[in-house]
Amino acid sequence: MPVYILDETCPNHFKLGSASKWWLQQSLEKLNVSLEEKLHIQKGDPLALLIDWVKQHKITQVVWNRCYEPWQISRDTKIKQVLIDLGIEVKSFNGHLLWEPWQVLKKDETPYRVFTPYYRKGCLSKPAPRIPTPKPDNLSIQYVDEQNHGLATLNLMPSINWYQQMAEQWQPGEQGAADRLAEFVSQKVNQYKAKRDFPDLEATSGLGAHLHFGEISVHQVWYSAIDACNGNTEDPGLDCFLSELGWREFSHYLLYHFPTIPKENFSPKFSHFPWRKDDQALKAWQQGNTGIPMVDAGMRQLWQTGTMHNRVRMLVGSFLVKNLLIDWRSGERWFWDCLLDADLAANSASWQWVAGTGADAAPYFRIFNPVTQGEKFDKSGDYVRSYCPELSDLPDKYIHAPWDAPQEILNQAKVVLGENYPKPIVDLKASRQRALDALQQNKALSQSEP
DNA sequence: CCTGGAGTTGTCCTA
DNA sequence: TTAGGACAACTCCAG
Repeated sequence: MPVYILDETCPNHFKLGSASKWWLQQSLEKLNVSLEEKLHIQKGDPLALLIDWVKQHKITQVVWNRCYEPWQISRDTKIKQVLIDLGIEVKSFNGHLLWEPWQVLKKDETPYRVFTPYYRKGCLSKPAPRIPTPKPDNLSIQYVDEQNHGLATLNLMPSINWYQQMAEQWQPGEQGAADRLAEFVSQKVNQYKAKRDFPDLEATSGLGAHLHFGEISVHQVWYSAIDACNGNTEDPGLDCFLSELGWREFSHYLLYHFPTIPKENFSPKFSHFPWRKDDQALKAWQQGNTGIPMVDAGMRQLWQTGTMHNRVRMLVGSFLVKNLLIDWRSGERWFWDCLLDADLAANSASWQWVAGTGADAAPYFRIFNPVTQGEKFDKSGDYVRSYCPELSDLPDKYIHAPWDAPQEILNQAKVVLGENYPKPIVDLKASRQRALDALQQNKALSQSEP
């Protein structure tokens, strides 16, 4: 009797974002079909619902794959205990991570805080991850009609159809995940290291959301990639891709061992950092109207497609936190709502990384210059042009810094700064200096504290 | 127990 | 034009 429960006891902060809801709707539709339309879907309190079902249907065994978010761990621990007390056999499995977070520790038994030793020494020296097992030949699925309140009762779909472009680009569900993996390992993994940083290429796996929703396991991804390279883990593309899976793992590891990272700075030095409150600037950033083409292209890609290329995520994050001096948590919340692959562990750890507040984080002086980044990683301007069409007639030379273009060039390209494309909301050089000063000051202050 | 090298993702200035 | 160094501070671990 397969069940899906949308947990209504979930604390508000961790409830699904809008984009995630759309994905989940599609995903559950597909899962239901593959289970002969016998998936029981309900919302409510998982503990109460499970007790109900167990009693009504004389169920003797309950099984699930483990969830690793702190609030889920305490919930599931309690459910497990209550069910055991009722005489039920309960089994939980690892379907989500290559290595259990509690099994990877330093010699002194404390958790790693730096990625490379965590991954190379902590993970890779452990026994290899388990090999995926195929679907059982015979599944006998029980279906109890009156219990199935159905997908519609979850109210996942938004009232406005803003997801059209997402629907064209993504295929949620197990088949979509398998297709994407097959395409990636057969055509892209070898070139991954060379091409993954260019946002106008589709050189990344795009598996984030599929992994997050459990439509494919990280074990399948790990071994398919290795198999596609004939087991040659020296292959630079493969090595680079596996280490990215390592970063996914590290995020979950950090969240497990440091459960406050979704809300609090990992590094206490930042606890009194003077973040600026600037709703106008935050809104301009969210809507892709900062006047900085790479930033705007990224933020518009996020809004329109539910995703953003990794290179651009770093750069828009750096811009919000450093050039605008806005608290990383504002960025984290926006990504949480907009990203189809929104994941508490990855989102928290990555925002703290880019802000410099996190584990093994970017040093404070590393401030991305979105113009330089554009010239390096979007040389042709194709990426900017696809999301900022009002700039498309600008020559490559000025596509990343239209404010530097001579008036004549702007006229020819029909770009009127301040009218059909914004003037930059901050001066890049001055705001960079302001960030360096603020961070310098914070360092001095936090050192003088007891 | 101590020490020294290395550590995802950058930028700017100077020689 | 381009390469190298400065920009911190801390974690991890091999020797």
